[in-house]
Parts: sequence; C-alpha cells; structure tokens
Amino acid sequence: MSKIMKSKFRSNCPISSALDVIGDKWSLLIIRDMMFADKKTYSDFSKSAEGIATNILSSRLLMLEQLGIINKGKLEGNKKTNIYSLTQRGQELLPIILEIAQWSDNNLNEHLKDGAKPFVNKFKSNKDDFIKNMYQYFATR
Amino acid sequence: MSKIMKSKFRSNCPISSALDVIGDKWSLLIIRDMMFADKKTYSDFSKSAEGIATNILSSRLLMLEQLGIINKGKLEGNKKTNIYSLTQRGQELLPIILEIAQWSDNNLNEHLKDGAKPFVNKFKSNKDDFIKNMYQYFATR
DNA sequence: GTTATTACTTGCATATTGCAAGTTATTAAT
DNA sequence: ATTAATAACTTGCAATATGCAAGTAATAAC
Repeated sequence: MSKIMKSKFRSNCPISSALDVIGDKWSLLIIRDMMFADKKTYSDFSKSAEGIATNILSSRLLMLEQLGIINKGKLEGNKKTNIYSLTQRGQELLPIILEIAQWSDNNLNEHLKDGAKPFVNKFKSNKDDFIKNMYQYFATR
Repeated sequence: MSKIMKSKFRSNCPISSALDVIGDKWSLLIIRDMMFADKKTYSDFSKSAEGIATNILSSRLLMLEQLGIINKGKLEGNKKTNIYSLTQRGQELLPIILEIAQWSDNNLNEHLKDGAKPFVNKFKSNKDDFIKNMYQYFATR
C-alpha cells in the first residue's frame, strides 16, 4: 500500500485537471487555514472547526507536498513539530479561494461567519489590491 | 431512499459551506460544460470527455436544481428532452471556474488543452472585462 | 523518569463514486 | 401502425474514499 498518488487525470481539460488535484473535500480547507488562520502544524489543522480525520489529514498533506503546493519543514531546535508552508504554487490558489468566499457571501450568506463579511467586502471593493496585499503578507511570515 | 439533500454543512465558514455545495468531483464540470460548451441536456453532459456516470449525473443535476444553481425546463413541442440552464446563482460561479483555469494554466500546464490557452490569456489580460463579456454572452442565449 | 505532545498509522464502518445493465416515455423511421 | 431509436433516467453491485476510534513511536516538558 504505497502512498504514491495515482495521478490519474480524467481528461486534458485544465479545469478538470485542477479539480482532480484540489477538488477533494479537504485540500482547499487546509490551504484556507494556512492562508487565513496562519496554521502550520499537523495539530493546528486537526483542530479546525470542520474536524478533519487524522488519516485524511495525513494523506492530504502528503499529496499537497508531492504536488508542490506546500512545503514540509522544521524549526531549528525542534525535531518533533513539522511546519507546513505554502509554496508559490499554493499561494496562487488564493484567488480561487477568494472567489469561492465571494460566491458564498452572495449566495449562501445564511452560512457566513460574522467575522468574514468585512473581509469579503474588502476583497470585492478592489480585488487586485486585496490579493497583492495578501501575497505581501504571505511573504512576511 | 429519498433524493433530498442532506444539507449538512461542516461549519459556518463560507468557504467550507461553498465547498460542501459545489466541492464535489462533478458539479463544477457540469457548470463548465454549460458555460463554455453550451451543453444543455442530460445526454450532452453524459457525453463529456470525463465520462460522468449517469447515476451521478442524475443526482448532481437534481442537487444543483434544488440549490438554485440551474433550472430544468423544456422546449415547446418536445416533451422528451430536458433543457438545463444556469440561474444567476449558477452564472456567478464563472469567476471561480476562471480562476481555477488560470491556476491550472500557471501550474499544471502540461495538462492544458491547446484550445484553452488563448482563452485563459484573454481572461488574464483583463479579468473584469472578460467576465462582463461572458455574462453578456450568457444573457443572449 | 514520568507524563504530555506531536505526528502519525491501523482497522473497520459508512458514504460516495464507478460501471453495466435495465426501464419508461417520447419521438423518428418504415 | 408497428418498429426502432433516443432521452432521461433507475437499479444493483463493485470499488474507492472518507469517518471514527484506537493505537504507536519519537520527542519534549515537568
């Protein structure tokens, strides 16, 4: 039972292929936590509100790492805790996630967390600036 | 065995809730076909390159209809063929799909269909205009 | 040295998806 | 008017993915 991804793409359509890679139930939520909640460690992710199972978390982190979406590293002086971080490729998922948030705000807003609304509004008012600022923020941590 | 959706949201996070709704393996591909390939009927969708199983197609169309993302109708004089179309809510998924296409172009381009590249490039060059034109196009058909 | 933490793995139950083969109601062809 | 073909499904079962509870091994903290 190898952990190696099967890399089976359903077609050569770019949209379909992207969904083959990040279109599962959990990957984008892990990315979201890294982007907006500054989560970095296995136990950080396992504590998120949606309650990802640890076996799934483990397999997704490995998959995302193999895809070059996240990096796995350590802090000096600590051999226990793994620190996961977004690669460039992972950071570039930001616009997708923000558009999802906006759609949700427009169409499912009964489910919208109170704290998220100003965030989405700021994105709507100037998307390019908002994204640029977020990339800046990613770079400084 | 009712076909009624379970409406179980994992959390009150807008991103998570949106993914609970459109984050499965097939929904966005059906939407993609409606947007870019002008597909409208059950058999149109069942013929797409990714090969969706008919039982899954059936359950997704019902779910998308119940969510107000698509409409199900008929043409006058034809009692057989169902015509599915995007609602406003469904059309608003366009920016998400385009950002996914762009990410794929930047990061998985070995899988990119030849024909898709100019399309993505045009989107990149002016996103707002591109989206506006697409909405216009949706309105005229 | 004992206990707690971190990052997992394992086994098994449940849920979702995939595949092949029906079924029913129309519409088209002869 | 039959017969055949098409459209939109449903059904049953296999395969895969996810969910849940419990372990385990290696640090790190006390």
